[in-house]
Amino acid sequence: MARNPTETKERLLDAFESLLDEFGTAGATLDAVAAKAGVSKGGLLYHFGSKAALIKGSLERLEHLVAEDVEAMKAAGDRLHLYYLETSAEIGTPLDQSLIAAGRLAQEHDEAKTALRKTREAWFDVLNDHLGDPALAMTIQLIGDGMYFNQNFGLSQDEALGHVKNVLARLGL
Amino acid sequence: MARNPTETKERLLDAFESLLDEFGTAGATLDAVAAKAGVSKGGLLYHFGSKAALIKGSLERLEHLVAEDVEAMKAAGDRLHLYYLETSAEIGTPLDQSLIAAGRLAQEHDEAKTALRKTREAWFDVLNDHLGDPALAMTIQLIGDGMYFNQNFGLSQDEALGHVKNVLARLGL
DNA sequence: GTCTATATTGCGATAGAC
DNA sequence: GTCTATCGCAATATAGAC
Repeated sequence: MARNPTETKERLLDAFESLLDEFGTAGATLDAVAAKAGVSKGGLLYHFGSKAALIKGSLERLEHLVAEDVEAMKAAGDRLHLYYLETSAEIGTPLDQSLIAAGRLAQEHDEAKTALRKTREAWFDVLNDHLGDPALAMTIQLIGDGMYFNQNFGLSQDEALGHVKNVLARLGL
Repeated sequence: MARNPTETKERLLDAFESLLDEFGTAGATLDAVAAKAGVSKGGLLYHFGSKAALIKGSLERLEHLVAEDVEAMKAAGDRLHLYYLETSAEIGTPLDQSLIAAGRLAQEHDEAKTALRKTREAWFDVLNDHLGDPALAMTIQLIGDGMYFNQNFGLSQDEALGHVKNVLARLGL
């Protein structure tokens, strides 16, 4: 198993975030993270010297994933806002997992709140540039936030996207 | 100070929820709740025999507040959907505090997830009855969820409501 | 780079005095 | 109805072997 150090660090971050998603901050203990990643607690603490370092690592990875997502949005051209909403409802992608993990952490850690705020600002800027209409951009972002929120609590999202697209069509979108 | 038992229980629930809102689940320890409510840990455990009982008490109180809010929505008549959005952005009310507390708890406790789901269903039913348009009702609810989500992470909500009302006006609302 | 102890702290909960 | 004292346990983190 994995002697590559950066590969082990990624595995530890994956384990941390997936425990955060499933059990919340109380479930993401160092013991549980190490076990899930298949290393000992000592092994974990070699790569991340403290729990704070683990949190920092997760938030930094989120920042990279968001930057990539912003590029993907821009590549969607005319469908940019639709791409945004479709991916807001998505579950199981690396970005989604990091984002939910950050949401869990945000209830206790200001760095996570800040990371979430920066993420939202980046998305708003792209939406607003594309639509040229701040009211519409903010409304669409709030709808995306709403879908993220519901998914966060395990609520079904199947009908939501269709309903939203229906309403957007009435607005000429 | 307060010899009335139900008054003390209310004060304990207030303390629990406000600690949950400010510091998350990790900050809402029995010690901290008791100190904030001005009683000893033993005193707290007389009223709520366990942490689970404290959680249950908070979720039951939420249920009552939501039932009251649904009545207030109905009383708003034509402005029902606007009333819903205005109160979604509100902070500091008892309902708001209970709702955020439930959001914190939901990351770790399924009872809280269930309570949140029931709350959303109640609101959707009222919105849908009023608008007679499920797509619109769900979209408006998602916008409300989005505002709740942002407020949850301390993000400014000042412009949001104005932008949303602007877009709703374009839809004849 | 990964492991097994172990020190230390703080949590939820119980027992029993007042 | 409220208190103090204390037990048992789990969490973060350190020390040092391999």
